[in-house]
Amino acid sequence: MASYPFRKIERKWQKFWKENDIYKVEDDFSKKKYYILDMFPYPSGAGLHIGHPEGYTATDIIARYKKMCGYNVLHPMGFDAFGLPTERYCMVKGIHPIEATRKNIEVFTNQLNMLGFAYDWSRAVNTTDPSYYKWTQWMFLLIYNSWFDEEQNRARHIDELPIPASLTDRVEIEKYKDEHRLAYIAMIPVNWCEELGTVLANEECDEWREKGYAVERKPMRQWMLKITKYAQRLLEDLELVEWPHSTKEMQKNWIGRSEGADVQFTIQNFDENICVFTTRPDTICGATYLVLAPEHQLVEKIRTAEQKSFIEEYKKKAALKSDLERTELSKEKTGVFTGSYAINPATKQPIPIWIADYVLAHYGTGAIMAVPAHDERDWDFAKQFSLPIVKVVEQEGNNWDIEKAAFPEDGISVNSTFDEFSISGLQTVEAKEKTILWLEEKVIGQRKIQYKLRDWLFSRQRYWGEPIPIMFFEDGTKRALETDELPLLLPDVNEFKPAETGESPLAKVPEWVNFIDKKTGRKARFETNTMPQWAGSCWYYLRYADPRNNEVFCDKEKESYWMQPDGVDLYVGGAEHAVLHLLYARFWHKVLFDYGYVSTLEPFKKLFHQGLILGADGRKMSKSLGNVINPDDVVEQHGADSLRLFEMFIGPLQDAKPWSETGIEGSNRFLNRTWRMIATEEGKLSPDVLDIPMTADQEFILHSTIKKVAEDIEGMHFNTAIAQMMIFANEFYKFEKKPREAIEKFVLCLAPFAPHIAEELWQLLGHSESVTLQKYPEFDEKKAVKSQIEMVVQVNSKIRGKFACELDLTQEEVETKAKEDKKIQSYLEGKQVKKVIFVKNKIINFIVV
RNA sequence: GCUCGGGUGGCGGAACAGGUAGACGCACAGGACUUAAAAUCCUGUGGGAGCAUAUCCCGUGUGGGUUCGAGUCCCACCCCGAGCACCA
Repeated sequence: MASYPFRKIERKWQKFWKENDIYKVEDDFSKKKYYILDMFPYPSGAGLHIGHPEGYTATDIIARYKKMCGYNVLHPMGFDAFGLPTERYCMVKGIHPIEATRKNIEVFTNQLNMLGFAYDWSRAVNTTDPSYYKWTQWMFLLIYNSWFDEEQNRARHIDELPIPASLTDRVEIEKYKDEHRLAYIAMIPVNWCEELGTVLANEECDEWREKGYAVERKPMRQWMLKITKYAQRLLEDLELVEWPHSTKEMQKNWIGRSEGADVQFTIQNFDENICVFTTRPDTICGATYLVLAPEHQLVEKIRTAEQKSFIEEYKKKAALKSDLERTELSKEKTGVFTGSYAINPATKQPIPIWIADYVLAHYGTGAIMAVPAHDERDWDFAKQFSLPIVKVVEQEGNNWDIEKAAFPEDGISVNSTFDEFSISGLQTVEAKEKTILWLEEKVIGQRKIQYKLRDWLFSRQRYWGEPIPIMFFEDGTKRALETDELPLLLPDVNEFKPAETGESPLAKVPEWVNFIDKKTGRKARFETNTMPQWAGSCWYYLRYADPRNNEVFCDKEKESYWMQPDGVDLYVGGAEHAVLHLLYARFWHKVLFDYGYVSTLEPFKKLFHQGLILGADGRKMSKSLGNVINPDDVVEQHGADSLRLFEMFIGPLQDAKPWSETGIEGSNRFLNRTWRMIATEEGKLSPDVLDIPMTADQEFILHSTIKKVAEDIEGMHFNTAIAQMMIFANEFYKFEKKPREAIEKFVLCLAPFAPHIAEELWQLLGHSESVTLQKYPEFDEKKAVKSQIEMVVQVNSKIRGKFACELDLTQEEVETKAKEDKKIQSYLEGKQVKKVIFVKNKIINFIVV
C-alpha cells in the first residue's frame, strides 16, 4: 500500500490558499481578537533550519484553532534582516546586502509557505525596508527628544525640560539638554571587535566570543540609550506578565536591584571624599579599609609618592585584562596600597585605601568599604594582604570563627558602639535602618537603590543597519531630522569595509560626510554609526497591526484593537532572547507608552520558549557534527503535515528533544492510516463512511477527542493532543462502518495540526468551503466520559482485584460487589475489616487486621 | 559558588487535584498477506519467580518521613541541564 499523495495534496492546497487569500486578516473591530506572535527570523543565507518549524507550527496550530473558535486572529510573519552576518557575507561575495537580503527573504518565504503556515503575507514586515526603518528612526528620535522626569516617573519631551535659571548661554542650554536626553553620545570604554570592525553591547559579547572572535575594551565615542532610567519599571512590571519563571528571574537578575546606602569617607590630608555604595551599612564599624577600582578618578590624586610606581604598574596590568580575565582567572585577589588613609566615620579610626581590580569601576561608585569579617571577597583580600578583620555581626547562639571564614549573613550587630553611633544588639534589618538614618542626619551618606543594569550601547560601526538620523555642523552643534525628512536612507555603495579609523563604512561615503543641509543651508555631516540589530525588533509587533501606514508607525485605533487589554496575547520564541530582545523591546514600549502611542504597559502578555530540536544523537545540531536535518528534505520525503505533526509530537514544546528518523515515519504512518480510514486508494471518499448514527462507544471516543484536543491546544500540550487523535484513528480504523459525523468532526480537530490533508479530506467529504473557515466542533461533556469504569479493589492498599461497573455507584453498592469476588473473599477471610476507604469511580480499599 | 528547571521501560514521552505507573509513538519479537521483499494488518513487550493468558514479589535518581495509599507532598543527599558569576 502506497503512502497517501501528500506531495500533490500539499501543493494543491498551498496554491488554493494563496489564490483565494484564505489567510487575509481584516481589522474587523466588531470581533474579539487574538494576537499570537512568533519571534521573526533573521533571514540567513542558510535558509530555514529544522528548529524554525517547531515554534512556528505551535503558533500556527493555536492561530488556526482560535480562528475556528471565532476569534479574529493576527498571526503575522516578517523578517529581522539588518545585521552583521549578511553584511559579512556580502563583503566576501561582493554582492550588495539589499540584494542578498531580498534573495534570502524569498527563500525563507517559500520555505515557510511550503510548511503550510497561515500567514497573511500582505502584513509582512522587513526591518530593512525604508518604509519600515523610517519608523525605527522615528522612534530613535522620540527617545532622543526625551528626558526622564523622575517625579512623574516617565519620559517627557525635551522641550519640557526645566532649564536652571543660571543657564543663559545657548550652547550651555543645549549641553544641559543633551545631558538629559534618553539618547546621548558618550566617550566610554566599549567592547570593540577588530575582526567585525564594530563595537558590541555587553549583552552581545559572549555570543561573538563563543564564535571565536576577540573582543577588547577600548574607549570610543558612542550613542547610548538611557534604559537605566526605566530599571525600576522594567523590574516591577514583570509582575504583570505571564512569562516563564526562569525568564523573569533572568531579567530581574540582569536589572539587579539592590538596596543600601552611599557613604562618604573623608581622606586624611586631602580635601576629597570617597563615596562608596554598600548594601550592608550596618557593618560600617567593621570597615577596616577602602578599595577603589583601578580606574577610579581619585587614585592619581591620593596615592603617595612612594606608591606611585606600584600604582601605575598595577593600573597598566588591570587595563590589559578583559572583564573576563578579571573575573574568571583571578580567584586570587590582587591589589596595591595607595599610601593614603580614610577615616571610618563611625569608629573615627584611620583605615588604609587600596586599589584592586576586584572592585568594578562601572558599578556603584567604583569604590567600596571593605568589611572582611562579613564579605567573602573582602575576607580573601584581607587575608592576602594581612589587613585587620573585625567582627561586627554575630549569629545568635553560635560563635563564628571570623579567622576561618567570613560571615556574610544577617545576625545581630556587635562591637558597634562608639561615641556618636551605636547599633550593637540590633538585628541586621534594624541596624541597617538606624545606620542609614544616622548617615543622613550627619550628611555623610544617604539611602540608595543601585541597579546592575547599564545604559544600552546603541551604535555600531557598520553599514547594514538603520542610519542614525542626526547631522552635525562644523561648529559642533547638531540637528535631529524632522519626521518629514525620514527615512534617512542608506547610501548606495559597493564597499562595506570599515574605514581605517575604526569608523563605520559610512564615513567613507562623500555625500554622507560632506553635504549642505537643505533646511538650514549649513555644511553638515551625518552620524556615520548605524543602529544595532536589536533596534528593528523593538517594535515590529506594533507594525503588524498596521503595516503599510506611511503617516504613523501604527494607527491608534488598530493598535488599541490588536493590543488591548494586555498586549500580544502569546509570544513564542527562543530562550536565548530572554534578556536582550525582550528587555530592549519592553524599554521602547514603555517610552511609547509614556507618550500615549501604545495603550498597554507591557508589550507581551504571555511568553513561551520552545525547546531546541537536537540531532538524532542527542547533541545540538551542527555542521561539524554532521547531524543537521534539513527541513526541505524532510518535507520532500514525508510531507509538511508529517513534519509539523512530528515536531509537535516528540515531546513538550518547551523541552529540548532529539530528532528521530523513525519517529517522523511514525507521524507519517498516522496520517496514512487517517487517509485510508476516509479515502480509497483512488483518492475518492471511502464507501465505509456512511450516514449512520454513532454507537455510545464511538460517541465517547469522538467527544473525548474533541475535548482533549481543544484543552491541549489551549494548554500548549500538543503531544498529548496528537496522542488522542491517534487513539481516535486507531479505533475508528477498526470499525467497518464509519459514521460520517464522527469522521467529519475528527477532520476538524486534525485541521490545525495537518492543514493540507485536512483540506483534502474535508473536500472528499463533500464540502466546498475551506476547512480553515469551519467552526471547531463542540463536545458534549456527558458523552466525553466513559459510562463504564473499572473499579479497583484494594486490601490493605494493595490491588487485589478489579471489576467493571456503572459510573457513580455508592460505597455500599461497590462494597457488596467487591465482596462477591472470590479472590477478595480469600483476602478478607478470617480478618477483621477495620476501615473502608472509598473514592468514587476510582477505588475501594479494605483495611484489615 | 548562587538562582532556576529537571531525573519515569531499550528510546521520545503519558499520568487531572495524592487513588490501577508506563497512554501515544518508536524500537524489538511472533504471526497473517506475498514467490519474495516493502507496505499493511493482528498479537506481545518494565524487571524477577513461575508450565502458566493462575498467582506473587520488586519497580518513577538515592535515603528517610507524612498517609489507608506517594511518580505526585515534606526533609536530606546525588546527578543532569540552563542562566548568572568578584555587582559590594
